[in-house]
Amino acid sequence: MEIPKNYEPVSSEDKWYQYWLDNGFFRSVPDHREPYTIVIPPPNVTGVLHMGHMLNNTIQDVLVRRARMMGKNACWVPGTDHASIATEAKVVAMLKEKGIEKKDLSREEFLKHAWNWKEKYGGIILEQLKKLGASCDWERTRFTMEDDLSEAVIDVFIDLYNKGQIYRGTRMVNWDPAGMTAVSDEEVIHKEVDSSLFHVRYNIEGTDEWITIATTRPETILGDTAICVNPIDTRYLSLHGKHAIVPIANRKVPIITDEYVAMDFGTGALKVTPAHDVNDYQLGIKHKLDMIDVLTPNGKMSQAAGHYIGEDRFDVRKKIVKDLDAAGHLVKVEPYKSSVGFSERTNAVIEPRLSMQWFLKMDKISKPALENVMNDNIRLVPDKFKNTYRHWMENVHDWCISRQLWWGQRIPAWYDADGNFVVAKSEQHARELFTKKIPGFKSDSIISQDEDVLDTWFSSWLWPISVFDGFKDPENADIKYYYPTNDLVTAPEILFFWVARMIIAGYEYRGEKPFSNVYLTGIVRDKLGRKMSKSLGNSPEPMELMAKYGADGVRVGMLLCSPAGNDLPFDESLCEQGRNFSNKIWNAFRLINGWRETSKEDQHLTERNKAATDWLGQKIAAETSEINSLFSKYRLSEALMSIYKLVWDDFCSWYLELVKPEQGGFIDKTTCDKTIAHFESLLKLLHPFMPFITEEIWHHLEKREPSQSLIVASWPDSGENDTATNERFSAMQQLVTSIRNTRKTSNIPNREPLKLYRLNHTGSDLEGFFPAVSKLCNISSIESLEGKPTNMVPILAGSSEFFLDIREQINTDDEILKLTKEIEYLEGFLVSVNKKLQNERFMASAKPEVIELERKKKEDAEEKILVMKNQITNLKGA
RNA sequence: GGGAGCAUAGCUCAGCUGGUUCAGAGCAUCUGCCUUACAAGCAGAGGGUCACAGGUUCGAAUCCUGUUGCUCCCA
Repeated sequence: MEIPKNYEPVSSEDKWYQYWLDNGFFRSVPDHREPYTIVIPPPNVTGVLHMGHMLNNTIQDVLVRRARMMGKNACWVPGTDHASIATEAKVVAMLKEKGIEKKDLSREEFLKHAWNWKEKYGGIILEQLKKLGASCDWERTRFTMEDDLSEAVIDVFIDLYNKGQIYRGTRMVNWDPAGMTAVSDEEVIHKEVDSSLFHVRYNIEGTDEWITIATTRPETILGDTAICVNPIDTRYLSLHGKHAIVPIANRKVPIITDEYVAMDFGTGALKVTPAHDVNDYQLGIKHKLDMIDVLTPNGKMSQAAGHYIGEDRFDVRKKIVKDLDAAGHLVKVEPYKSSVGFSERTNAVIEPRLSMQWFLKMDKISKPALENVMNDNIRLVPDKFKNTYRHWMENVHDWCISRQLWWGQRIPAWYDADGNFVVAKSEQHARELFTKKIPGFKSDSIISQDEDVLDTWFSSWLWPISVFDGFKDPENADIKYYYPTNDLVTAPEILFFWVARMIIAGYEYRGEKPFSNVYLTGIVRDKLGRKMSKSLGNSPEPMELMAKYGADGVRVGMLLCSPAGNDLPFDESLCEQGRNFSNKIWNAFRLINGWRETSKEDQHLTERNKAATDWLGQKIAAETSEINSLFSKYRLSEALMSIYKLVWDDFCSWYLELVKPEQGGFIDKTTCDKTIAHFESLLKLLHPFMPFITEEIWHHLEKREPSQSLIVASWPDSGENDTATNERFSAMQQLVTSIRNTRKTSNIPNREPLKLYRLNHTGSDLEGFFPAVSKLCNISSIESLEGKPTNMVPILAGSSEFFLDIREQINTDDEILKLTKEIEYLEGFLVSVNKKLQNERFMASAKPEVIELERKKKEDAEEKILVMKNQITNLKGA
């Protein structure tokens, strides 16, 4: 069979993914083995794969595949999130394109559209993950809005309510007066807008004094309930404790003091309108001010405003300015640029608005979640996030869990006509509760369910439990076996939104952490450092990337530069590097593959090959142990780099070049077999990172049964570095490198054979490698010399002396210069070492090992200097 | 405004609790090579006052303080 010169990923990837699926290698059911579990951070059900997912899921797959190879029962649970805000916005936009307005639909009709949308687009992202190679147990796929998971959400809400942890309260939301809905912070677009800063003076009660405030929103004056100044502002000291009269409204409001007020902005006096500004709201709570809501939901002046009732807020702004002016309250008007929020969906100016919301108390329930992260019971990787986490958890705010949306779990609260409410799972149960709660409640009274749904995080915080049906059936085999899970891989931006809350839910409902380690990935950015996003259009299309470089290539590209917690400035060239690496592996395979046919049993194992295979064997074992240690610290990019260098440098550039037979020659069977065995170990180490190409080659190397597939092969044994073997090998490498360098600097082409000599009685430990050196450097003969020749280039390899005959008259001066430089360098080194050794305070305070090391350095340097000085004398004698 | 983090080669990053001349890796660059697995390759080379200024120490990229610049989170 003809094997192509370049690796072709496309066909092989689909083939092996299907093969793994067909053989159930991703499937996990509880058994006697140790479990290794990851729950996927559920992506938005109607989303498509972006680079953040690529990174995140590659990391998870690497961890899962390695765990599987280490003999654990690896279970990666996939699934999707209903993402209420994002999905609802998409559905609304889709309907709008069809000419349908959400407000013209009933809740049921709208949800029908939403489910249709979900059926159509939901799951695309999971199919895309398969292309990436994600080895999820697809039979376990869950969705946060499926029946069982929704039921868990409702039950948890009711439970927490009954425990007194959930309450109703007011909160300031971003209100879209056009869409008549609250929108999240993420859906508000802030723009710089030219506006005016109006300076308005208020009369001080009972005097003819005035206080002047500055505002961009004069229409909200009608809702003012205080004037606030900075307590140390000397201009207003005399007014502390007095009252001012709000113009037009003619209402008396207190003059209060707070450090919040910036003295250098405007006049240093702030009008406080708690119902219409977030900061004023905080002041209002702090100073127990009245809250007057002067706007209706559609942005017109309300009854409470008392004036201009029913008129639009922007018309009123113009009118009130005129009226203020006419009444002598307008001091001046300055042009001003202010940041105004616009609704992403309707482009209406967002109004901060007070509204009734549901909250979860966080003070008590979050305690175990803080403790168990601080004591490393749950490890954050990298641990610098512990600080951030602690800061947040110590200042945790109650969680607003209601959303003015339809797509999501509807809040199980029921209201009667008088605004009384009960929390119940069904209408029938609600009626029972009303009957108990309200004396004289009639069985035919009209009650209605809360219109709002729960925050999506209120369902995803249960994810590690609910995917194993831990609410429905708390004692089932799955939850007992898989929970707590091992690793969670997610982005730091949702450390609080999601991770902290899962930990809270874990302790609340299982009395146990949901996972042991949290690996926080970086954010994928473009070359300019901008976060990759759809709207910026700066993100490459993952599917195209994989088509171009292969899934393995892209995986490698992403991981090479993604230390935990640091941002990843993505560049396509990284994938190119990944693809090139694939090709390198592929060609190593082609080379080895060619040997098998022609290897000769009878040919005897050369000293060279034995030394090489021994060296490589211990090298792989030593690197495996290094890689294991890197994995334990979640340093995946470093682990990958170790394998990269092991394969490319050690295996391909050194080992294969060494054992590679001459053209037309044959390799001995022992070396051939050992090479294949070593190559297989490398494939195992590579597999978590590059699952497709490794499985492909694995099956090319030998006809194997499904059960012998690489995906379920066992992870290589680790071992210690064998110092003697390594030193011998690196002396050989030194010799080869020096010869290559000499050729380069003396301009001697590689095709021209050279003679190498060694000083008698040295270099005997390298004898086994002489054939190798001859081959790698095109050396025609290596002979012993009794004395030192004067017309050759001296080379030091380890402690052995060699001489390279480059035939032409060598330039003695150059050689002397080279040696002199080396000696200078070493003498400088020696000086610094001696300084330390002669320093009494160093000798007194440094650790014994350190001192011993310094002595060793001194000896080594002195020995080398001696050898080189001899060489110079020698050259000079020529 | 409050908090956190970062600053090392052209780029992306290692450098653990100060102690090899410690200043390193990969990529990129440059110079030779179409050497019979791979030009998606081979063999070499150059590149850094470890942001800046002080301090602690026998010894600082590493510890401390300040300055500057960037990023993130919360408000």
